[in-house]
Amino acid sequence: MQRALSKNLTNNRHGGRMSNKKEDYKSSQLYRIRHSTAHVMAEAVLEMFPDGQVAIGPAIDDGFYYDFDLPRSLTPDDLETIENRMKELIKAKSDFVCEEVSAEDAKDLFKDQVYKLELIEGLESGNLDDDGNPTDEKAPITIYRSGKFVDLCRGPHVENTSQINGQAIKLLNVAGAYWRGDEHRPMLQRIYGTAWESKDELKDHLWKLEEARKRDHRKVGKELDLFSSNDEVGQGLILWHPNGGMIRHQIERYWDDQHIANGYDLIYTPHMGKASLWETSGHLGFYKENMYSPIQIEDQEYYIKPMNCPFHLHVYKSQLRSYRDLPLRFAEKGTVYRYERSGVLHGLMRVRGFTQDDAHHFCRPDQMPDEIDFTLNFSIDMLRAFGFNEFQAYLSTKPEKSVGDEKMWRDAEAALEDTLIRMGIPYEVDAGGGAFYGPKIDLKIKDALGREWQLSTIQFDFNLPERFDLSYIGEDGKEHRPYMVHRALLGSMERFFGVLIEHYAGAFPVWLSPKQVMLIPIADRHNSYAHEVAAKLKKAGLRVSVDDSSDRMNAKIRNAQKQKYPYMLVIGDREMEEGQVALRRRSGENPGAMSVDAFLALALDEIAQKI
RNA sequence: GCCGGCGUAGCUCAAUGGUAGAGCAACCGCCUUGUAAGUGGUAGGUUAUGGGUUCGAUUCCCAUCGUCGGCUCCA
Repeated sequence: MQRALSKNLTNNRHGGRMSNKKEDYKSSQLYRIRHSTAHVMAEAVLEMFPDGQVAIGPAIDDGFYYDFDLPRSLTPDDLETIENRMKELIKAKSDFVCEEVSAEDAKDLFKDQVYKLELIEGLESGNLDDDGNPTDEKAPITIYRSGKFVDLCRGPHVENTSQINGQAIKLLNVAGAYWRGDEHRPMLQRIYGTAWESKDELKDHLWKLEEARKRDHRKVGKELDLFSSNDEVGQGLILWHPNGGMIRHQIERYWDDQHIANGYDLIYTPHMGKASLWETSGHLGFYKENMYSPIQIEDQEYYIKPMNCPFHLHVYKSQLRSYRDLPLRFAEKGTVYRYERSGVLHGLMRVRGFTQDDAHHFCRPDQMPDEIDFTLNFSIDMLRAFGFNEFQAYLSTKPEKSVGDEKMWRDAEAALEDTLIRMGIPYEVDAGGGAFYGPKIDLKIKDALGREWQLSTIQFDFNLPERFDLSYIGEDGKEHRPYMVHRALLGSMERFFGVLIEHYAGAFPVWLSPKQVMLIPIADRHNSYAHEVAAKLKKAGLRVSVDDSSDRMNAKIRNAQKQKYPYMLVIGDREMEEGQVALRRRSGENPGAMSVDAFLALALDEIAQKI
């Protein structure tokens, strides 16, 4: 089995349960439409700026873009003008005509287009394709003509612009993008657009964008008072407010319980360590650009930690380990700090200080397949508990430059793939995409809007056990090197929180809700009974508030709804007389009056079920 | 870091060379309410920060900080 799998990996043959959505998409009509729309856009842009330089313009997920070098910056008004012109060009019903040309002819045709000339040279020398990506095959040079526009392009395209629905395209935004993604090369202007087969699909897509905007964790985070960042504190450093803090506490409590129940030991390690530690680990060699400047303490340099691993390795090394002790699993919610360039910071999703839900497993080679199985299962179980049920895995294999012997890599890759197949998780192989120290699986979840987020990562490490000279005493009484797996399940508390916020649009399941119950007395005379009920519910462990303001009931309900309280309990004369509460749910559902005990039982049950 | 946009009251936004305004929130009243906004009043601003142009700058220019859309990178 393992040999077969290894062969699979070597040949990069994507069979079995491996997904090939990308290939399907690339051969679809929609892909052609988008790619062709990009050409139409380029034609419209060149009409506006006859001296403009065009770079590349591929179809991407949900749309397309095209990069231009233009004499001035584009404005939103320009986008509207361009879009309108595109619609006219589409109506002209131009054919897309493909021609194969010699390199000389191509160079002559694009003699004023410096980026195209560079691409042609890449094609000519046979190591770059027409998007400038490395390739092994020397592809023929093809051009596509449509209207007055000619582009160096491999295609495929629609046959005629009439196959593009002018009612189903929209230009979205302009952004800067480096030529070939290289920051040392010119900055171009990229126009993003979207294109669909029908007007309705466009509408759906725009609705989805709008919905994503509405549930943006930065917006919801402000509305629900979950977190903030602050000028004076610094970029990319998150302040967790009481509401966010309560959610994090619930997440961490569950996380701790699950880890303890599943054979982990919880450990705690410091926020910094001496320079020599990071030299031993190699971080000062290959990770220094992400680390902050050292702190001088009594003639010694210390670094704030960007990772937890070196500390965990020292916990392992703190005593002699027997093969009987393994596997060992050390877990820590470890807070790390990494330098990120200011332009990449983004809400909770990309920050400079964050807490990884980290762990390191140490095991014997023979335990490795089981250990991977366990880890992936545990990871999926954990994510399911938070309401994520769709997963996509990415398996990254041995890159050219790597440490560790061939057999270790083969075994590890096979174990990873084997587990993915056994668990029926769709996956893609990123051949050669692993870190130099070991292969890995990255798990992405799909959220309520179908967007993918990378959370879990399970990585082999053949490097650190070597560098720290880890060993255990085997059955044979000799020293052996353990395998080490580094894993994070939620990824980081910050990013996971951001994903959770967007997944639930702030309407967290009851067990996570920072506020669970709002009591709504209708008039002042109901206030004291409301406080009595609140005290009882609090005693049972619920997170309860009473709105005893002078607002009317309608306003109280509105406020509680906006704050996403899962339960609102209205209390008036009838309830007070009967010792009841009238339940209204966040969903708008209105089960009505019930005894306090009945409500309590209902709430505790839903909390236990994590719904 | 780079390209482009933005930064006005706690929040959402007006005002555009002539010394800043609304709604919500807050606070003080009145109302005592039955499933998403009852009502009157009060207070709240060195218009991100620092420089420049100008008789005069929130408005124009420069720099810094922050932020947004991307590039690159990643938990």
